[in-house]
Amino acid sequence: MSKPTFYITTPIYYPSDKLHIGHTYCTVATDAIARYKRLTGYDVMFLTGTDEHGQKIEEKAKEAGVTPQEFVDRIVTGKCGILDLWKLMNISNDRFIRTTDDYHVTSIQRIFRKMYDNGDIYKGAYKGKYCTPCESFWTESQLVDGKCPDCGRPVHDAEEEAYFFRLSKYAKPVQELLESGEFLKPASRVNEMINNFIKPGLEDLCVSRTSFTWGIPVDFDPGHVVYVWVDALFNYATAMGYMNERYDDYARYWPPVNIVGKEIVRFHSIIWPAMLMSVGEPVPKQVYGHGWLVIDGGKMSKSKGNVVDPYVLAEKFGVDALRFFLLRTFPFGSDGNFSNELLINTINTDLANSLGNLVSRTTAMIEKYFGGTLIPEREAEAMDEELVEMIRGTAEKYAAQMDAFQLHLGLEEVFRLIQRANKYIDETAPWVLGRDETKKARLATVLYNLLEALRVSLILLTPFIPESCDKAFVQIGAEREARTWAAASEYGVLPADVSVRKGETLFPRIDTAKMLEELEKLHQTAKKPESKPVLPDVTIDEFARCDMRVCKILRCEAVKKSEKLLKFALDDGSGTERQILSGIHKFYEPEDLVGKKAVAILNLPPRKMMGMESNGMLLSAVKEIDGKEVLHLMLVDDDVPVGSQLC
RNA sequence: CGCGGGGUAGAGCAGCUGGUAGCUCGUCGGGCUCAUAACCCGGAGGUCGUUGGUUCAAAUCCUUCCCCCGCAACCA
Repeated sequence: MSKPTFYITTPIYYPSDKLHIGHTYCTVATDAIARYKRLTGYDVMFLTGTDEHGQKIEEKAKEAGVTPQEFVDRIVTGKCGILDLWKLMNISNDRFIRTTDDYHVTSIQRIFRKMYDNGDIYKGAYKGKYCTPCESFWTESQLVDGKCPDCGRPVHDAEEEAYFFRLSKYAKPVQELLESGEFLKPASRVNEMINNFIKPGLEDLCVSRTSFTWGIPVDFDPGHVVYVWVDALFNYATAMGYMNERYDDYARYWPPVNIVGKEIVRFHSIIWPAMLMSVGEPVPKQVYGHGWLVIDGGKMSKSKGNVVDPYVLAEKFGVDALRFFLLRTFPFGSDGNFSNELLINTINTDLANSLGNLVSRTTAMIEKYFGGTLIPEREAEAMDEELVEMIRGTAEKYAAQMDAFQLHLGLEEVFRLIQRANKYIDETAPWVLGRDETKKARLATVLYNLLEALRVSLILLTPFIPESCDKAFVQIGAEREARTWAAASEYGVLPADVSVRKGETLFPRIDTAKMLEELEKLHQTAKKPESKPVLPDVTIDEFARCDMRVCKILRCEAVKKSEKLLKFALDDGSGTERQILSGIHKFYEPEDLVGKKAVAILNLPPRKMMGMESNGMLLSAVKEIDGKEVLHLMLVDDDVPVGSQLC
């Protein structure tokens, strides 16, 4: 008899930088689901990987002075790279795909070809502006007031050939799919997609580029590379052997459940099913958009200097503790507010005080009163019933939550049982029974019930904290057959004369104040101020081309509906007022600047911002301090005459 | 009026297919001593952002306004 199959994926991550705790969260969650499915008897395929092509990687590699392949290799397979991180986090993926893998490249070319042949990809004109010297194509929105954003030189209308995917053709079936309610979860994301993207009308999607080369070439049209969403999305299929000979698991596992971050829900819920429809393959069973970990209510980002490094946390707290925290604390579908304090708190409350301590006190009593091995005599009482009931019933409730990917609620069920067991100790007061030789059978019953509660809890916790559960199983004397899914809803699985072995403390309690201090110290040292390298030389002539002059600020006001822009009216000495827009509202209030003298570069090409023209740029001194950008407008003394030129 | 999420005890959150509010931490008091200064019980503390409405009944549905956060735009 063959097992039912279950195919689950994480997004493939973009290796332009080291991964942070947010990526870890997503992967750990997917891992827990995969492990849960294996536990409950599925033949599971769990895929993760990396999306390695694209312009950004190309640029980053150039900056680092290496080839794009060398660049991604370092981040993916290098020390403390992505593979290392998943190994550290005990991720049980069955396969790892890199979009630079040969078989993937070949498959994508075939898929592209297939959609071309069936008419869903067509060669069209990518209308835009072309800058001949830069050999660059720009869209209308990228232009700097009609000029090339790179060099500022004029561009001309041009049409470049590019390939388009007939996304518009699939608007209706995709909408129906979304509205079916089963495809995209959580449901709240469905409206977002329909309102934002479907209703305004789906345009055909440009799926090739000629502006960079780090990608999969369109094999029948040299010069074009396949754009990321064809390349990346189909990884889920190519990794199973779709359109290639490398693997032969497609028929067995397709379609998948795609776990994705909310930022890429759009691509996975609209473009992805449309392309699958085009090639005539089944769409995913489900796309699940999880939330983000945020910090102090704000997004985690490099520029805020609040990126959390999973390596540090795993080292400080242990892999299982970190995994547990991530999945226990936050509802999977919505954003969660990460903090070290919350992390420590969760570990102490649930893992140390509730679970770890329960293992500890139970095994300690069995050793103390029975020398480690229970006697087989029993004496049940009515007060045992509630606990026994929970031992039998928790797995079912847990499964209901887990099947809906409500991991935190699944865990809640487990901890209800653990709490009940702790309370049961109070109610039965085994230490009192221990003093009475005639109560040995009763005492053995109480302790056995505790072991059974623990055994069931540990089975259910295995997907989350596998290593710790293995250790704990040994301590409570649960052999392999007592750890199965079937045994998770049964009472009385452990042998009547079970032996325990008290072991090391599973989850040591953490001293919150001390640990927070240590983490803060680590953070400080990691935040070494990096000074920017001096830019390459310019000639004096090039410098002289910049016409910078002292201007007096006549008027200044905030631009409506913009949080950053200020609109300045300046006297530049020419007699005509000059209008400049500057994004410095975060640092200055308009009334503080009126009457001051500032420096502006005047001969930048005019640029429109928020519908208004800016003729030049005010100069500021900018530096990153403690991860925050600090900006000072270049103000000059009042006795410097207006119109003075900088040289 | 660009799109979306959110405003619930001191903090962090759950509840939101309607029936006088729950959880973790903190705090106060009690119990216990098997255990990782843990465990168990109890108390204090909330007019569930604001306005109006639907209903026998609203944190939960509709409406007004205010505030916060993302995205988008923009930030040269």
